[in-house]
Amino acid sequence: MKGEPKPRMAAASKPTINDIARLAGVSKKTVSRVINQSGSLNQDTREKIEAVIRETGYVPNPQARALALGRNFLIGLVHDNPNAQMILNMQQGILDALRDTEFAMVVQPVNRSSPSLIDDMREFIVRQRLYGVVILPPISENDAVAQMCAEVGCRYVRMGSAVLDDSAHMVASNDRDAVRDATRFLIEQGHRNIAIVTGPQGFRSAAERLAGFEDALAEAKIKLPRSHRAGGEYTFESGLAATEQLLDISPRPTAIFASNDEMAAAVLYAARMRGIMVPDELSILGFDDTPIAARLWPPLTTVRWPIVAMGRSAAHKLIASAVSGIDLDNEPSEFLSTLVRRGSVAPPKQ
Amino acid sequence: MKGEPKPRMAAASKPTINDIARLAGVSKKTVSRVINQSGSLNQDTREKIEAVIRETGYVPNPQARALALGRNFLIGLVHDNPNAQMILNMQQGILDALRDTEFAMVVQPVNRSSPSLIDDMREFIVRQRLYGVVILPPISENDAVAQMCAEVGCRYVRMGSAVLDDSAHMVASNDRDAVRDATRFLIEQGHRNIAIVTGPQGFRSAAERLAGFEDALAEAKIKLPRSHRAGGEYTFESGLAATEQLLDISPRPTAIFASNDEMAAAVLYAARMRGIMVPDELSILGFDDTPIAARLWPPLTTVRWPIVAMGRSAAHKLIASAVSGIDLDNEPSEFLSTLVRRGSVAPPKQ
DNA sequence: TTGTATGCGTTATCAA
DNA sequence: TTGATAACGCATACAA
Repeated sequence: MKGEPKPRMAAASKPTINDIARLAGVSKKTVSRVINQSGSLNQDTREKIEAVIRETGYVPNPQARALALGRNFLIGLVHDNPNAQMILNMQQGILDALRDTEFAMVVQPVNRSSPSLIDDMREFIVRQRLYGVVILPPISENDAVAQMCAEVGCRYVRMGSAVLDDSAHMVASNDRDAVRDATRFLIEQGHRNIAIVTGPQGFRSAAERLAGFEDALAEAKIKLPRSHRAGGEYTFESGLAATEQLLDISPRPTAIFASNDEMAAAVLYAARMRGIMVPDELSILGFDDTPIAARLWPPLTTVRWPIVAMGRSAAHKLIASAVSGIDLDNEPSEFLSTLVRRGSVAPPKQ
Repeated sequence: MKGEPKPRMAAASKPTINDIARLAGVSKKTVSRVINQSGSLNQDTREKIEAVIRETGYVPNPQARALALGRNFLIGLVHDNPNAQMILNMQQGILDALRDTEFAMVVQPVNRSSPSLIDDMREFIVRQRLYGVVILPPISENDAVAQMCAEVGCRYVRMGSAVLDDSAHMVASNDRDAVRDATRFLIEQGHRNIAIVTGPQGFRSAAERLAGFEDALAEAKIKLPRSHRAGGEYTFESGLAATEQLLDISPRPTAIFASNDEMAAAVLYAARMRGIMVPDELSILGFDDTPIAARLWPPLTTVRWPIVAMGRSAAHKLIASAVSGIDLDNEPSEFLSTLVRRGSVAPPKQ
């Protein structure tokens, strides 16, 4: 019954583990061992097999492994809506980490306000048998999501603007510190009448950025009247509306911190519509350093966070157990943001 | 510490086809038939099985199907670099089409100038056993890529700025017509001294947009001196450099068409640096209608192409054979772009 | 150190 | 119209 499998090695069809075993004159299991670098095996046989693998260009079939292991070599990226550039940078970071591994990245947008959010995510994870998942804010701020991941046995890393989980499950920027520093810069430039366009309710990042802003003002003993806080939703349109309120204040603020660049662009736009000179009559500070920041006139002073590096680190945390060469101890959980000084901030001119 | 953590399956480990078969009192194959809506089977047994499936919340394991079918239910998105918003909109369109199907989307960036581009893509497709792949420009313009897909038996749809393939394998915008119309608008406004910042060599879209520009000028018997064509690379920086050349021309052009918004933003930026008023002294026309276009001051008049719809259509073409409810005859291959008139174009003021 | 037999969840081939 | 049974490619107890 030793019916030799027909050498139907059409150039198109990839070789299987059986082909390798046959060519190397060993059993499948032995080949499996060198693939998984597991178990102890003779140096000669290993080299022999490795040679055959190189020659044939054999690559293990991920689907078969997935079936056998009950787990896929897929990393999921779950996001809601945040800005396009952030998601794409995140993708780039993740893919950086996945390069030259057998992992691939699947992207899944979800609706954070849907009552079935948790179920949708579970469905996605379980169905695709994800190896791990990277969760972007604001969904990452939801502890129930993290718990669900743990329950279904899926690795996860949350990305956020503050440390919400232990180091193995978190990559965080420190928005509060970053905004504090940036606001200090505003104050150093001589501004005392400073307003803020906040981010949406329920976004941790919005709260962190507001807190950092308040920190700096409190340090300098500058009061923050209720009128100087206008609520935005991280969108251009909401930034426009918020700015209208702020520019009606008398005396008009000499500087506005917008909690993200999208809204900072709106502040600039609104100022232009009113003929207000930037930065002479109004300084503007943003957050994110999206591409738009450098393309506006004047270019935007803003806070840059290392999102690509964070994405890379997140993926590393997820796949470390399956890929050699990743030193988890060197994989940070906290990332520092930096102030990028451009033209939109200057001392106030009275 | 590289021990494989055991997949601690959630308490409610998902039912398999065997469970369904047992509960319904039929064979696996019969269950398989209702899942795949294939073959002819008794109405009663079908309903019986469907009821069991509903009750148990059974979902077929995609990995097992992938193994058995030799093909995964994954749609790949292959892109090089184009702008972030375009890729993300494309993703959105594809995911729209994939919603409520068993398909997922995996994203793969590649390097178009790598000598191993074809091999890299083949590796990706074959390894993941992709069901189909959406290829973005400029890679999509490479016929060898399409041929490789056909060779490995992977469905593909190319996205591009002109029809390069048959309707089943192509979603195309019509950049030439769109730019011709947009340039006509410039001419109608009274401009005769018009310059262009072109896109990179070898990009079909760049050639198409230039051709449309030339069409309109020729119609109006306006000459296009060599000096009025500055070469860009679709990047902000290249746009800056190109604009410097153009603004040195005497008499200075009263209008500039930039082959994408990124470079149009650069034209505006360069004009501001020189204190040139837009649109009074210089009209600017862009292409893409990326978010930045509406956020600049003045907001950019530009050409919008329906990229989300194109992504949706591309995915539909790929999965039509596996998903019911897609009418391929209604799935267009050519998409019309429209001119979005905003503030950056006005009649020239002498 | 290596091999055998079996399972993973599904589809495909035949026969009933 | 249905059902045994054999793939699909790999991993893992358990032997040898």
